[in-house]
Amino acid sequence: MAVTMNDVAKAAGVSLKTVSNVLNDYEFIRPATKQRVEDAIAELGYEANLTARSLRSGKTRMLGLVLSDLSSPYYAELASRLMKAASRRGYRVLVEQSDAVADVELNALQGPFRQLTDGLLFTPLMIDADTIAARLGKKPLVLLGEHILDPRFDLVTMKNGEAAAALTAHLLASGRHRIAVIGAHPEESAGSAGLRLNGYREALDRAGVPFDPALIAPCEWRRDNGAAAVAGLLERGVDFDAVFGLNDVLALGALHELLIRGVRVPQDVAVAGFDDIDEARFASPSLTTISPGMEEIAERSIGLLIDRVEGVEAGSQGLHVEAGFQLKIRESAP
Amino acid sequence: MAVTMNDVAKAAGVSLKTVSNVLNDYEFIRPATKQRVEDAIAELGYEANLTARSLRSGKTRMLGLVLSDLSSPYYAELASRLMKAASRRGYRVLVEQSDAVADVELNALQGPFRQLTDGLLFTPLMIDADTIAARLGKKPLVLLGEHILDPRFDLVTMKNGEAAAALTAHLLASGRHRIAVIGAHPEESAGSAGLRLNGYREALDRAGVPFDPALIAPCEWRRDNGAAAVAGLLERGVDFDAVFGLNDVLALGALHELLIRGVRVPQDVAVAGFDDIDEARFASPSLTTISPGMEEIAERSIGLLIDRVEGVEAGSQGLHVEAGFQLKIRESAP
DNA sequence: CCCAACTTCTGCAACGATGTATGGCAGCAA
DNA sequence: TTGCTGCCATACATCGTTGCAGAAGTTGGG
Repeated sequence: MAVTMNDVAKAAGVSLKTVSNVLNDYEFIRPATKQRVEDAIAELGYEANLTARSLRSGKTRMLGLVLSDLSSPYYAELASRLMKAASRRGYRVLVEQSDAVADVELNALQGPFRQLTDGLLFTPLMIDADTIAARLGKKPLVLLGEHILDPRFDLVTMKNGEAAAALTAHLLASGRHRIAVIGAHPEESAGSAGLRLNGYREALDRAGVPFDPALIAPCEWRRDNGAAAVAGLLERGVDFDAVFGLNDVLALGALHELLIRGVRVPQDVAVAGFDDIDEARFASPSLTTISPGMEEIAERSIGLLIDRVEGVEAGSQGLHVEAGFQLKIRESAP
Repeated sequence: MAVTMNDVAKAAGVSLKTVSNVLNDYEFIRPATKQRVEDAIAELGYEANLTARSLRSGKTRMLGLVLSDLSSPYYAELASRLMKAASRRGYRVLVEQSDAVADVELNALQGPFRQLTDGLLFTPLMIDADTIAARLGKKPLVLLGEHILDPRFDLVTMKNGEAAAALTAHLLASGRHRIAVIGAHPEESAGSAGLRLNGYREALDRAGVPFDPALIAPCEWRRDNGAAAVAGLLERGVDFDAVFGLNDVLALGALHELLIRGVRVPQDVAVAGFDDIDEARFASPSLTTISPGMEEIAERSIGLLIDRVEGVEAGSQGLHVEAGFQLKIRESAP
């Protein structure tokens, strides 16, 4: 059996509650008593039982993180940073992979997962604001990286549209006018794909370049999809001189397929992505992309969520944070 | 306040304990009673309080996963698979990033992290078997992917040495005799680096090729280290016709640096890695590497750990599982 | 018809911590 | 002395669940 407060209390010759008071920095304790208790704790190697503390206090000091797939580089890096940021403030992060399945997203909002956490960082892909509001309990929720701009919810996100427009403008400025977009998500009720596609269209409009639906390839956001999408465009004989992958792995998949087929990058076709994952810098050719300020997103979202959990910022509702972005011009689209 | 068992009991007109019995599939309950309780549960939307259950039962149904860095592609993919495997058996996985810091590894073995989990999947990098044995509590522990072959501990790993030898043999057979190795860890007390390096040396010995220490570049396992290591070799004028990155990201970093400097791959220098991360297949040129049977590792390690936690396999001690591997020959080292 | 054996259900205590209420004791003013 | 205030420590109840022991109710054999 583990050492309990009771054992410490006996060893120190005080009551159970006095031990609790020492641990919780209660004001009125005689220094001598405090010392005796602390000695007993050290001697017995006592460690507070977190489960019992949770039951009594209703807090777990864990935060939930709901995302589609931890194995995707962007989310892996984000999760890693979020965990480190949480750790600095004394919290842990419990991850739930939704696989972009609506049921799993719903369960994360109300099921046992919710119970285990004091607050939630949530990347909704398949469910919308009203659904979230309907299922949401009383615990704090911060939406992450997506486009649900709803006054009911806190949101930490990146400038998806603006950044996509900047990237598209860069491609246009370099003389590309037939820019294929890979990774559109026409089905999705909430997500970055739509915002980035909007940014693309805005940049086209501003430049007076007509929008051609034939250039838009819908697919999931994995490397093989990117490769398949480019293969499809080439086989359908679609004419394009640039590829905008709505995230980096798509762009890298596309890049690979182009090179295999003897299409020169960037000479024949320029390629650009979005996310600036570590891999982008080391691809050959290195990938032009958008760096979305992930460090800022991680810090701000964890900070905001913990503030909510601890009752700071209780007043303000639906705080919206947009991290800055940077256009990283590299070899694939100079 | 949330709905408790007491509320359900009152609604169903039975005692608290009967509700508990229904939830725990106690044998002797009249079907009618069971039905009433289940109806009440459904009507009130009762959900068991996991914290209270944990306090009472001493189990959390969470497993701990200790690894150096979740943002590295190999670990991200592994963590994702482990979580899915655990989820299928009704467990969650809580991740702790050690950053390869000995203190963090120690704390994971005995600190609060341990309390939150029923068992541990542990990737020791800085601490050895005796240290683990000394600090280990009573909860099950399965070592993961490393070389601590100790009868005291369960271990699920890959054939590091054998696979590295097979890869080296392949490079030798293709006519490369000056094979640089990137990512050696001379400081590390436990880890894959040493085993893979051993495999490399064995293959050299078998082929009668002399071992040249000048070809061994020690560094951490990130892309930029791989690039820097190759740059170092080139600048020191070391003569080599192949690069074996002890993992894929090192090899990809090296590949990038070589291409930038105008070294042709594979014509001038062949490049090979280890892990077969998704990215390897889509690199340009695609990366020759070792596929370590990650699915098998994930399934076996979670399965073994949960069996230990639930008291199955209680007899056998120090079970050692080695997953099979495959040599993936691609463009970078045909 | 009674006792044994089984089935079905219940009450109490416990897991290990914290909040509330309160009991002493010292010091000080009246 | 009495009464008050401020400091320090304690007892008890409580969070929501499950283990243990046992109390009813039911069945069946003799």
